Amino acid sequence: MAEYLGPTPIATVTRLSIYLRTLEEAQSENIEYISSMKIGQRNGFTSAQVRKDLSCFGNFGQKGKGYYIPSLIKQLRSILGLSQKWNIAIMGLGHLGQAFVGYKGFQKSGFNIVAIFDTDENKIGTKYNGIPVHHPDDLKRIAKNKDIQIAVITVPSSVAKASIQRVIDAKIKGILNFTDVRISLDNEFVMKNVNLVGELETIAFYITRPDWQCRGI
Amino acid sequence: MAEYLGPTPIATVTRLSIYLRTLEEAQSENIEYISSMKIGQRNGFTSAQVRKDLSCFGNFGQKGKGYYIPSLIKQLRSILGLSQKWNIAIMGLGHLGQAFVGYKGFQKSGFNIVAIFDTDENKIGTKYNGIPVHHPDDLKRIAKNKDIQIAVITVPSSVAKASIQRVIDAKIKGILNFTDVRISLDNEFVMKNVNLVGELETIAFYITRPDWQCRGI
DNA sequence: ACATGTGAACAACTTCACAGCG
DNA sequence: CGCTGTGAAGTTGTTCACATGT
Repeated sequence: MAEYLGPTPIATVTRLSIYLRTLEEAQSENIEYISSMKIGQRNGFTSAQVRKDLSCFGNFGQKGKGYYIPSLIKQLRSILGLSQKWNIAIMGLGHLGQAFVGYKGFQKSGFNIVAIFDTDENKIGTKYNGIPVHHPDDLKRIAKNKDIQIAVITVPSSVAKASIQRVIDAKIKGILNFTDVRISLDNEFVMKNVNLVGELETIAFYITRPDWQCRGI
Repeated sequence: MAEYLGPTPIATVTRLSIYLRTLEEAQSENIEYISSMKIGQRNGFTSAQVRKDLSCFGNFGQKGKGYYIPSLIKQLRSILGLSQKWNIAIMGLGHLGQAFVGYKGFQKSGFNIVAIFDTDENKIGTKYNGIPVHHPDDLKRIAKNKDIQIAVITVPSSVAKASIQRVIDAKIKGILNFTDVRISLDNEFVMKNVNLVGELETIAFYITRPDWQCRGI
């Protein structure tokens, strides 16, 4: 029943990721079946929420038993697009870019960093962690060559707009943006913004106001 | 009119951060007044959204003119809790921890990294970027000494639970968690989870399904 | 005329509650 | 009986539209 059932809330997709991680954890504990209740409990969601989310994509459960973990993992990986490999470019080899390149957690989910772009003449032509560093001018060519589908923007804010524009020109469809520059894009592109200062500010807000109800954080 | 007006949606708080950045940008362009429409346009929100968000905290605008930027910046900084300094601990000096310590963007908003905790014997007792590295066993003492209010969890997932527990024991109220471990806490604590793999998975989902409506990303 | 602030209308998301099935 | 899948109900969040004030 994996037909189109209307737009999926972004929140659902985010939770799907979380469920997948929970299932992998449960699997490593040699559990075979898991109920929506258990999945919810491990993450602080209601069981109905879990069932509704999963039901957007099919009937994966067995009544009276729960979800068969190996099969649901396979399904979720397929839904999230993880049955294929993803080639990623890092724009900007500052500290954050370096953290990305060094982080081992991506490969497990099929995300491979295949190219780094930076304007620093001393870095261009060298490799960082085995990944070649290029000048941003070469993005278009290399993106095509290496079939890059996602770009991670970790350049300084001052040059972020230009960097994002290059990514768009290179027809890279997915963008994970760590700068505080925000632009609206054509529908064919998918951009997610992660704002680290903003995260801290949100925390600061809720700490300074313990009286304030803190909903859905 | 900064009384309690019911729970503030987390989304509103997140947008407040964004507005603040927009205002600072506008200020650097020597603009004096800005309308809700302009603030919205720069970020892809409706003008009504901007007004509603701001109206949760007071009547800051002038009818017919818009918002006086210097004053609104001051108000937003106060609302977000940025009139005070925040002392931050980094738990885990891996790549991501190093990226945090090296990132200059925090100080501007009053966030100061004052201590690093790591179990690596070679790092303990040294300084990284001028910040001392301690053993996690010392967290409680140092948190009290240095008045640490927020901890950033950048340890490997395998030790994340223990690391978060130490933070809680040290009565550090704000937690920014970059691991994929999720736990529910007492109300007095504020935890935000940032899952980098999850962000990429969400992007992968929407790229693989261009037919799918992509709402609110 | 212009732009805010806000009740009312609308849309989206979550939870409830139960039918249905193993 | 237990647990899924799902319409219906309830809740939360967003947009509309206009009264109000400059």
